[in-house]
Amino acid sequence: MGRIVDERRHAERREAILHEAYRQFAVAGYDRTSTASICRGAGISSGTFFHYFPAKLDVLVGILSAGLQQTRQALSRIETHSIGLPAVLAYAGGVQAEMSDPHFGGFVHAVAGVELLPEVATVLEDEASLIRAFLVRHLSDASARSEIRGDASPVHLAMWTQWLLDGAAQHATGTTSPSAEDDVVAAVRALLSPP
Amino acid sequence: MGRIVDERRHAERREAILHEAYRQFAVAGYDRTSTASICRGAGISSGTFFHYFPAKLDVLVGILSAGLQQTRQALSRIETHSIGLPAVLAYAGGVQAEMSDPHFGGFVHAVAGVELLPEVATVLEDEASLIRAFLVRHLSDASARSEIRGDASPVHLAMWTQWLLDGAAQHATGTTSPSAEDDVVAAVRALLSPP
DNA sequence: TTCGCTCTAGAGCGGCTACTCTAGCAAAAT
DNA sequence: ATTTTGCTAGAGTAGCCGCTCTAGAGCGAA
Repeated sequence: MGRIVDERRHAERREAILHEAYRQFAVAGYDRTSTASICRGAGISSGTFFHYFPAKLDVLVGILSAGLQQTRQALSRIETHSIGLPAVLAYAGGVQAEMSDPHFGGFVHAVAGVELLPEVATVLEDEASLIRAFLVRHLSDASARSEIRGDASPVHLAMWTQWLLDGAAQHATGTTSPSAEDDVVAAVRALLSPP
Repeated sequence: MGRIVDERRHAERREAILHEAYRQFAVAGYDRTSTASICRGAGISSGTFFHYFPAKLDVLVGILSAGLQQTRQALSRIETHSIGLPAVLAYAGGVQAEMSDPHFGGFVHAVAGVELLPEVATVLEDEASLIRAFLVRHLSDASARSEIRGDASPVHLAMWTQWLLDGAAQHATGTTSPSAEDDVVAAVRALLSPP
């Protein structure tokens, strides 16, 4: 009996669907993107689409889960060579780098529109709390060694940093102007720098 | 000939539809809210709904236009008694106050999901540039009198402030904890305070 | 009253959507 | 060679959606 025919091909197809869906969600939003349109863009039939994903929502969840895993890796990679303020700024730099993707801003908006669906909310909360823990950990460290302002608690500063980064992500346009390359990092530094 | 039968009643009905739509958009998002559901919630028929608004999208635009006008009034009211940093912080306080509305955060998400529809984008850009101009004006003033940090241009600081406020708005939950009352103001103050 | 108009209700409709079903093909296992 | 199974295509379907249409009630003007 023919079990898993070609694992490589399977993974590639799956990823192709995810990628095309990402693009279209970013351009038109989740609800306004039809499964038929994703199929057209990916050059497959609806039969194939629903063979790889049981429902449209699972495609979005798949994209977000991949993003979560990527974030996890990025944070642990940062922690192998940085702690305290440099670690926080390194993460901010990573967000800034993501923003140069021309579809990033659109996708952020698309996700915001369906953030209250439980399956979406779960993944996003996981990612948010992961980042939050990272920030609190390193801001506490930074505070202890007086790298940052001491007139606000690390928990507050972590929250404010997340606000700033989320707001910046929402405004991402994908235009990589040379001076804007470190705007986000500069903003975070300004927010955290001691008075 | 019977022209406008009852202007009061007309305005009240219209506002009732807007209010119910605002509530439902905040809870379920724009695309996932049906006109039938709005009608049910407002206690009217679809005939009435489409008598007051030519299309569903016009309800959203109506809500956003009302918000734009409200923002305009708020900003000019602030400018009658404040300039410079106090004016900026007064605006931040206004945003913080808005966030106590239990539906505010949900509505922000709902709008983000359809921000790329041209009619929506127009209103939002109008509001964003209005706020931007206000911030640049008063941050320039504040910078001149050394109320704020001088290591970043007023234009940059205005952008960062908008990022911060937008990010905060996105995280609004409607819970009015006493200590969170001035968190947004504190964050803006931290961002702008001289190093 | 009798027009003329606004406002309201609600049945109805065309169109689109997510998803299903069936049939066939390719290839691995027997 | 035959069977089994993964994979793919694409027609088909039930249901929902935004919106229209019609009929009439309410009200002001002549």
